[in-house]
Amino acid sequence: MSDLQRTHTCGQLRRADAGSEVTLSGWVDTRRDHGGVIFIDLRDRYGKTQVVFNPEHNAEAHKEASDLRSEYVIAVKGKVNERPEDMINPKLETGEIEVMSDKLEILNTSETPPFEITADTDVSTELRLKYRYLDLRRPVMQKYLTSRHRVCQAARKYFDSNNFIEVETPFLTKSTPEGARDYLVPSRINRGQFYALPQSPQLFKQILMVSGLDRYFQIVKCFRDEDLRAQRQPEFTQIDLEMSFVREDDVINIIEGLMVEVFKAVLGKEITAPFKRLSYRDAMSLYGCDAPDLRFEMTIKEITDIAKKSNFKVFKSVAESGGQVRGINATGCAKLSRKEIDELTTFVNQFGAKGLAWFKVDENGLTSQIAKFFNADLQSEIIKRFSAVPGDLLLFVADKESVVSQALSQLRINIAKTNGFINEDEFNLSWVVDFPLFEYNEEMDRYDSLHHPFTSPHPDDLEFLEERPLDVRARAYDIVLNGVELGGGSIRIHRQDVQKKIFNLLKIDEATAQERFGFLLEALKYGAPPHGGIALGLDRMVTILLGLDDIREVIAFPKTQKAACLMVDAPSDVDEKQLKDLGLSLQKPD
RNA sequence: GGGGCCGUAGCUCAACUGGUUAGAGUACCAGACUGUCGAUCUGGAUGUUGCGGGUUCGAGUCCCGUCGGCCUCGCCA
Repeated sequence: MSDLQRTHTCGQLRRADAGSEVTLSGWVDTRRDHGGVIFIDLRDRYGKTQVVFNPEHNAEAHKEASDLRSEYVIAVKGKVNERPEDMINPKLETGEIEVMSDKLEILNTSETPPFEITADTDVSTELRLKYRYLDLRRPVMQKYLTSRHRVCQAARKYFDSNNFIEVETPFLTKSTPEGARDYLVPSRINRGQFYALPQSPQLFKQILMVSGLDRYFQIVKCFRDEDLRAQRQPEFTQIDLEMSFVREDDVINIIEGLMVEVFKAVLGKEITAPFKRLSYRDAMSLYGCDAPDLRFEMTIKEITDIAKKSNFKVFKSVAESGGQVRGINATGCAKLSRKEIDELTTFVNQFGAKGLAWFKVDENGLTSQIAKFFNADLQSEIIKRFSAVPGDLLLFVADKESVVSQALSQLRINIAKTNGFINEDEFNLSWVVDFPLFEYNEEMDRYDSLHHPFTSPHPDDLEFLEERPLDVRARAYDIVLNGVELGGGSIRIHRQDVQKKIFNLLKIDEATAQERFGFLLEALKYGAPPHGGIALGLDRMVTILLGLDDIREVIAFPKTQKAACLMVDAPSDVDEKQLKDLGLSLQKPD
């Protein structure tokens, strides 16, 4: 047991504490040994405080302090000294004082860490994840985790004050093969059978509405066995909620209120609701995607009509065979070199675009290798459509709609980022609404749910559900923050007959529906109230609030791109006995 | 499953077209120094160039394979 018990944290002491006797505990951040006097910056979660060991003040403590090294854990007792004016360190919150040590206790030593805890030099992800406990010791990481905590606390407080109750739903649950790939967990008691980890608590929260819980929320882990990205981890956290007797606007209002509280709690920022709403159709046509970044304009415009009248074969043939020609005005980008435009072409290639056509705008009109295929009238029509002025660069993709949209959407962001069109301090929240209920799956020759099969169709569109399914709107909504889908939800189907109709259209037969969702269909028979909800990606939210672009920064123990945890070395082999208990055997690798 | 980038001292990086004993900063160790706060000064130690193979008189550099990290397309209802 230590004799010294801390009385204050390392971020606490101020000028007013001068003269008092204190004990601090923490990690040795830096050591400055002047031969005579030794300075130690002592660090804990709350800050740093300078501790002084002076041989004239206390010879024994000074002698012991010469053994101190980085990351030693110590307790120090001493008197708080007010620093003379010229020795104040304005970089430290505690910079007006220091602790003159009378007694030092080394609670633990430390090997030299594999990277410097205090340094802001970049360390490889690999090393950071292997020694995550050291990485998390860095103040910046503690700030990130604290912000995440603030979001969760703000959410819990807000939901509680709005009559929501937090209910836990199971992690060991049933596999639902549609959607993302499931993480499976073998059952020992029921050999040969498997649980699945939930991709989301979707069906449970609907069931809770049938139970009459009225308003549910949960901050909950979800699991999807898909390939990783900077914005995607195999286990991630959702702020999940569901409400009874509501329409779209009720859910939207609740979330807008939540976001106001979250911004206040984490950034001290007042944001204004309601947020802008955009239809799916407009989002796709103006921005080429359903989660547009609205911090800058550069909207997409269509020139398929002009392309038809031109002599440019590539455009003409695409336009005449049902494809489209659309483009953006990269304002002020006519200065781009041929090489830079070539790089943009390579960039759109990866989204399936076969090429990138361009015009530079100058005082005389359009300049480009393909300008000769467009007569003066067509050229001025193009200039007019894009409100182009000399110095602008017009970029076009001709292909089928999905390719054009994706390529231009990505190109738009790429150009905005590289040319500084984005105000990085801005937070732009918006809703995308009026999603189609279905999309056509060419491969399988059937319709698939865009959202999920429990999404309610728009009541006005029910009459042509069977004749024109692609025109049916869903009562779904996505919330978008700075071009990232923060979350999505919908009003659900609460009537069994409608649910059956939807399964029919999705070509999910009666037996399959019963086997997979029988419990929900059954529940809908017993007085299910109208209900709807939404789920928000917590990790993404915190990442964006902090101005970061890697979701791993706000997750304490994230996985690498190969879905491994380098710290604990998971996944790993298991004992033969464990497999035997489960009735499993491994296939020999090919 | 496809495409791309990367792996050199504890860490971050350098090493021209293949060419002598693989360097720098920082961290680390030792000594000096009583007011620093990125302390300073002097000195020192530190390498399976991820791993395996190949080409070559000679490989950190070229080729093949493999492992690992990152980005991305597909995938992610």
